[in-house]
Amino acid sequence: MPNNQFKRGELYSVINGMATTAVARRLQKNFRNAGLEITIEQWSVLYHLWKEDGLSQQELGTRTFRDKASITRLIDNIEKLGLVERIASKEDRRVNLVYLTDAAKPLQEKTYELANQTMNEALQGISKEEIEIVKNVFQRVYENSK
Amino acid sequence: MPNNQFKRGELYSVINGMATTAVARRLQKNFRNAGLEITIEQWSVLYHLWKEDGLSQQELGTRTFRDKASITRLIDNIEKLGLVERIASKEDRRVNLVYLTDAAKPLQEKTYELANQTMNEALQGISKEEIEIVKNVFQRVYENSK
DNA sequence: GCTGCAAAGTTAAAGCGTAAATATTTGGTA
DNA sequence: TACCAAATATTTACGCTTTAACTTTGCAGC
Repeated sequence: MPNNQFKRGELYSVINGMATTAVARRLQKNFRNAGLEITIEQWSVLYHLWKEDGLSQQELGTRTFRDKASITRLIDNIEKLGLVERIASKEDRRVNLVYLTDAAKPLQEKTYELANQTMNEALQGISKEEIEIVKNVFQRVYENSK
Repeated sequence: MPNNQFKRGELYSVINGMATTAVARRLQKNFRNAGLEITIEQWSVLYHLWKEDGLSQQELGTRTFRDKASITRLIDNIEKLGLVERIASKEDRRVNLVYLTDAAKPLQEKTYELANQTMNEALQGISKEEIEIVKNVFQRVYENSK
């Protein structure tokens, strides 16, 4: 096995992302246990809208690393829940701007709290230095692979 | 924001696992460009069968971090491709043992090669020490969250 | 004003993940 | 032997992702 920086046995878990999968599952479970009927994918869209409301679907796709078709479906479902609404842009009629409704407001604090709690549990015993290294490596892997 | 080991702005990309997602997408693309008509999920099952043939579906689920229902359908699809077959266990009639067919053999070397190449590209410029730290952190996050 | 191309969004099909319900088989226990 | 709980696998329903094809709209160049 010449010229490899890693052993084959390590391949799978890296690609699978089992750790991030486990965290995501845990967060989903915590949402459900708290009576929140949203998926973490839907939450990731709301998360960006809470930071900046009225983004286009295209922009939401960029910020959440998603395909535009995937965003279409996600917005469909979030709209059915009554948490956002599409409003056609007046500048460019191809564009839908996505706005939070009043019904979405109460979710913000609660979901932030659950997400923080979930991440604190996940990162228990891990130092700030280690987290910095992981973030840095992730960023470079992403750049190498995108 | 008391008692948090991370800032909220960092939350999303960690949970989303954008780096591992990008690697997986890249590997899928490399498979397709090489004319391989299998998904990376199917490949992850084959990967474990190449290491040890004749595993039960239950065991495959454990090794690939998958739900048993998910395994059922994955095996369905891989079986349709003619790459594996289910054979009922003689010891325990509840159990299906999954065996590779001759058609799966040619895939092994080619997919290993593509996976190695993809990972080498993804990990370009990242040191062995950093990889060790990331693996170690992943393991602990997984233990904390499972 | 056309023409042609690019961008934003939608739709359909296929694959995967998860949860809940179900069937079958097994093994232990009264 | 009869019963009951656990284990293995399947099925169904719902949600997400990706690909490809398509529609509508905007724009640049002639």
